[in-house]
Amino acid sequence: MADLFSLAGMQGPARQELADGAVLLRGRALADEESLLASLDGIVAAAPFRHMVTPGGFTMSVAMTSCGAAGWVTDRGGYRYAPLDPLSGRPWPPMPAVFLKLATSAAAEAGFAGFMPDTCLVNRYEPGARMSLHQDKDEGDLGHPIVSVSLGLPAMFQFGGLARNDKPQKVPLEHGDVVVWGGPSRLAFHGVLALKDSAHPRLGRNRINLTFRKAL
DNA sequence: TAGTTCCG
DNA sequence: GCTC
Repeated sequence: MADLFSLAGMQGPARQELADGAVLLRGRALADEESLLASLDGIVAAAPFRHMVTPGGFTMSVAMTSCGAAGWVTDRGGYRYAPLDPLSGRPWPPMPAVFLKLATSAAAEAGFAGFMPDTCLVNRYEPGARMSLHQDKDEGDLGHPIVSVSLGLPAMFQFGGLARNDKPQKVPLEHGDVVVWGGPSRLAFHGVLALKDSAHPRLGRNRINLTFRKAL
């Protein structure tokens, strides 16, 4: 019987080192696909996707929501983690068990045993949406890694160095891929090129990215 | 600069 | 890809 990788049409290594402390685990989330998507529906029902505004006044093309003890938010006042959803004034939905299990196990595989995220930022990319090169540096303790799960439409991830001017490598990410970075790569610049228009059999014209962090 | 727009 |  064909394994999950064959069924998904994967080729090439299941594990790829992107940099010192940065690992791509291809297809790592496939086994939990339906549980993840069911949990995602519950999160979005309680805390809908919204397009937030950067401190510079630009509306982001990526729509976001969060779950866990805090959620990443941006407005004209800046970037921060907020314990309450500004849209509802209520706490963010709790972190689903399947989210936590995937994040902790993928982190351990990548060399970050003991990672215990307290937030998951959920990013929704529609065709044309993108994320310019940036660093994740709003977390209280940068000793913890980042775990990034890709679902739905494929995207071109950019993974750069510690300086904005470092030329990023282009990494194609597909449904089920997980990228983990921490340690010497924790402050690596990264981004996503504009999403190409196509359709995914399960998620339609959407890419969903789950980004796990220890924020507090 | 987690942003958009324009030029070659 | 470079620019701000």
